[in-house]
Amino acid sequence: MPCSIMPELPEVETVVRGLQPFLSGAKIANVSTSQHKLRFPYPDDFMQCLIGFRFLNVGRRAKYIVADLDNENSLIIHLGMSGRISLVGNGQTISFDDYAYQTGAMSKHDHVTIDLIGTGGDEFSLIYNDPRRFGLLDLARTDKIHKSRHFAHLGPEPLDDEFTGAVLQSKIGKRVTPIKLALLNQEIVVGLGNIYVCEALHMAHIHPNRHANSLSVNEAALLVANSKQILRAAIAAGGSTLKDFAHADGTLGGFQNEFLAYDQTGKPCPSPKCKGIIERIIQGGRSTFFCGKCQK
DNA sequence: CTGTACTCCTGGGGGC
DNA sequence: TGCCCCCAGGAGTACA
Repeated sequence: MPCSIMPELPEVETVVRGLQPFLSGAKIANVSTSQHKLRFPYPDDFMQCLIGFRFLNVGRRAKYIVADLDNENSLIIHLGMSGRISLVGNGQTISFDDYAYQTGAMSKHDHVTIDLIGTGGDEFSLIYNDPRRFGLLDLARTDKIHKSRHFAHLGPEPLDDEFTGAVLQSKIGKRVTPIKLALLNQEIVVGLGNIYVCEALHMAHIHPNRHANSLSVNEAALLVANSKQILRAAIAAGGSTLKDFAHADGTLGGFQNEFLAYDQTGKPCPSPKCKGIIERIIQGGRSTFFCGKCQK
């Protein structure tokens, strides 16, 4: 399947919302893993902490999926660059929140299978698939998860009301690194990835190469407001975008057609009245897309 | 402490 | 058709 989700905050949030009704209350009957290592080794007691217990609820922190269990542990899942989660029952993929990308057939990059019994007695499996294996599954004590090795250093959630321009500026401090790289740094703010950083900077008309600490109070506030706006729009569109991924021909969903700058090299800048052209540069070894005319 | 370069992987696409 | 090279959502680590 040529389709892909882009696991930044909106995509993870969409997966979480889709999993929630299926996983809540479901009992884990069995767990199996492939021979391949993911980014992080499974904990020694991975199986013992999962099998026989029930999921309580599913949530999100940064780009991590957090599924709380009824044994005071939480299952932590990160999709990395290419991780996918599917639910399969009776050999058929269950379309959860319209997110379905393949049939129930096993594929070679399936790494973790969690067999479940739903509250209605129905049997199904959660399958973690990840070709590049940059993702991870781990466990943490639910009440100490914010201090766990994965979460301890994380910055504020971008959609929290407490995340303001002033907070962004205080997290940036004296850093002179390009604002693009500062926004990708999960210690400053979580959830933003390469796509939404490009989109937010374009919307705020801020040049990606600006020193992070050079933003004015107003610019920081605008950047925060626009980040929230693009993330909320992407979450709202997430379902319909992902829905299209179920198409057998692999047609991509609609959201990438709405990108202002990301992957739009050579195209006219979509800003009103702007006659600029979207350019591509490399920052921190990764592509940045922007308009040099309206992003200052 | 900051900033950067590199690393882990597979697969798709373009050029020749 | 088949190489070969470049590129791709993330983020930890090492090093100047």
